[in-house]
Amino acid sequence: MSEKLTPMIQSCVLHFGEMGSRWGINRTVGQMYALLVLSKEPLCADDITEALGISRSNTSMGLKELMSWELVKLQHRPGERKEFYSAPGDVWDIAKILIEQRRKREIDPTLSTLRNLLIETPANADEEYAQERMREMHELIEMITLWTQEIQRLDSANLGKLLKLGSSIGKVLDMKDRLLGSGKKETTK
Amino acid sequence: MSEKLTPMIQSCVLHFGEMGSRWGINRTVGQMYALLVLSKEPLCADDITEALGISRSNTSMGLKELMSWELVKLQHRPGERKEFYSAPGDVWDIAKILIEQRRKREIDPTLSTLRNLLIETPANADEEYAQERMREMHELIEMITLWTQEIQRLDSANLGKLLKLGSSIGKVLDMKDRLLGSGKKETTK
DNA sequence: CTGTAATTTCAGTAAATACTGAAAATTCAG
DNA sequence: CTGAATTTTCAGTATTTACTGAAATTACAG
Repeated sequence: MSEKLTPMIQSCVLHFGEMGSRWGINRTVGQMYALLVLSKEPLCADDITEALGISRSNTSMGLKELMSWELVKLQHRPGERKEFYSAPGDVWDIAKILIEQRRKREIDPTLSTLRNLLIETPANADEEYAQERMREMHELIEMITLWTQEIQRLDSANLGKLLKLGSSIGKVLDMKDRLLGSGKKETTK
Repeated sequence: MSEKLTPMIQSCVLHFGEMGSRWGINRTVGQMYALLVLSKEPLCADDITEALGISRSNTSMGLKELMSWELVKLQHRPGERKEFYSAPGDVWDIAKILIEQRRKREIDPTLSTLRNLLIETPANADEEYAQERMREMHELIEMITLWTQEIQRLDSANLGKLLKLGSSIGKVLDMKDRLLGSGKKETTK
């Protein structure tokens, strides 16, 4: 991290690099992305290389990674060979891409693995128990995925509306419960 | 991974080790946890050591890690020195712990970092733009955190009820919209 | 208490991951 | 087309992360 970044932007870039690394994303790639998100104008590979003080080839690999996640868009300027990169202008769009990509890469394969194990016939009591846990996992993950997909349908504007409702989700769930659900006890603690 | 695991359980353990490593959790620790979750009876460190074919000290460190995440409970048997470990019996409880821990460890510090950067006075147009993006990030993360906290209040039984509703969350949100929201357009796409 | 069974610690090492520089490949302005 | 600008690749290296074995510590049955 050598050149040109103001302390404010540098702090943010460093923090998200750190966060990335805790969530299984290469630290430098995390920094690159933070930089792109915080930058109004698209950046070229050299901009990033210089801003983060890394090698040009590292930048190239990181950008490739970000492209494979579809987190970054490529742009050309007329009459210039150089390529410029930019992040979506809306953070909710970014979140949606992240969720979607992780679903494709990790969640779906996990569900598939679990399903394959669940169709096997348990060889003994241990496997029977294990399968029961796997069934619960599968169910939970599938449910969370469904929820997530519903929520992802929201656009940024409507998300904002929900935001303003603050923590009234509990009420919404209660409402749903009363209108659709069976007559069980409480829905929110 | 040497001894005693049936192919079915081994597949699952390996898969979750892999998943762990993609989400920033040590592969071996992931395997250890899968093993504990799939096991009806509590396991002692030697059981894990043997099942995964790792060193006793590695097991000790992994267990320490799992304890620090509060994902695992320690038990003693009367008249025995040995310590036994078990995972919560309900996968939703596990998910809640994971969410809560990641919030404490990563989300809260991120929100705090963002807030600190947001109270600074931007030094130029670039910083002004960057701050705007940070504001959006903060808002989004905070909102997701709030939602998550609400949903976490659900107990397993009520979660199950929601599950049965399947993907009708869209309807629920629409309902909320009609009942609480302003008269804007659509809520779900 | 004491001895031993068990756990933890940690320095050293192994393995995995990330990064670099140089060379090859690509792209497009001229 | 051509060649200079730019990007990509990749073998080698550096860094980080994970793991081990041996020694130290702890805990408790007797």
